Amino acid sequence: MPSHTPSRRTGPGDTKRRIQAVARELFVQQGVRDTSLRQISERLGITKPALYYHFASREDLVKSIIQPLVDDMERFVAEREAGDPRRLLTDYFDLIWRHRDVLVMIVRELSALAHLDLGERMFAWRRRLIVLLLGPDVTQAQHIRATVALGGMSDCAVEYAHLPLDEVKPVAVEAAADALGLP
Amino acid sequence: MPSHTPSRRTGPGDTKRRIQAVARELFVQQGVRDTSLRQISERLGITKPALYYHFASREDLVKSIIQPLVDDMERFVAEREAGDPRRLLTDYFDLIWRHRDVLVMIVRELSALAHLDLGERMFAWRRRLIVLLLGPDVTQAQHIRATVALGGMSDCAVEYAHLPLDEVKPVAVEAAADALGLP
DNA sequence: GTCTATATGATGATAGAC
DNA sequence: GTCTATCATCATATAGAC
Repeated sequence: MPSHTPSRRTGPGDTKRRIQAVARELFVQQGVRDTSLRQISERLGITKPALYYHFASREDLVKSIIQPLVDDMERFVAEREAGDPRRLLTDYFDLIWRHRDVLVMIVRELSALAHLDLGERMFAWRRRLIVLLLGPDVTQAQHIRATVALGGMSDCAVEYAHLPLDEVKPVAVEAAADALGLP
Repeated sequence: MPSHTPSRRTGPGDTKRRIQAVARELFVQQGVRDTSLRQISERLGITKPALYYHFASREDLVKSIIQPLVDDMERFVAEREAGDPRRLLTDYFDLIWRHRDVLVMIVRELSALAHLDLGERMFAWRRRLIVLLLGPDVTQAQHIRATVALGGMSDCAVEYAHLPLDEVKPVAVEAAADALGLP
């Protein structure tokens, strides 16, 4: 079997990803704080110290699970330019939908992840989104309306995570647009 | 000083309330999970075992902090009858605003409170609210719109907790009504 | 009602052999 | 890369004196 064959289940250098997969599943299911390294290692059939070969600390493992969402979000708010608000809401919904499992994990456990400054970062992302949606000079009322819109969409991505995207996104985006007061 | 005088700062039988006050503050500030009984007792100037005279367990203390919100919510969804949706949204906003500090605490730490079944209970409350808002036969689209409305209002009570109620409530309720598609 | 002292049990992490 | 063995730390909770 040639070396580029991807058909084998696991291969050399793959343990790191297997650890991350198991960790993500447990973190999402039962919370970051309630998942111990013992539990993760047991499910993988290895011992606890073995984890430390792949990750410097438990912290490090947690961060590596969250990083993709953070990167995607940072890129989104950095590269976007002001434009059609409905389009922005749609693309933003796609983004949170893509990461909805990790999003649930983060939202349900903000205090356990406080050291990662996630609360403040999410705040900053939202402020930036509001500027992209409504321009730099927003009234307080517009800000509140935008909070209903964006917060409501997040709730949908979480609450209807099991439904098909096509059934949720259009309605959620329209509701958000109405909350925003878009024509 | 007559015995009915309420002017003394603390009195006999008052320790239980003082414990709850300190606990609530610490729970809200730094999370339930990150607050130890040691920390609570130290701030009160008593020892850890003393707490166990007033509460059977740590669990018991946590529950006693959350109970007022739970009771208020249960009563709200139980006693209400279907009626003017805008009025319902307004009264509901008052309710979550009244308990916004504990609400933040709960939402940021749902997984740490998983054993209290709060996730499922909040779900049930929301389902009941949606029936009160839109009647028993709601389409999926209406359900999604209602989720944006109610979830968005909750976000506002949390995010603008420091502002005066009068500046937040009218706008948040109007945005929610628009998300719902109310005329 | 509050104290001292202690039981008990997790957890994250490290040392060093293979 | 993974193991065995172990450490230090911190938590909730209890026993029993005052």
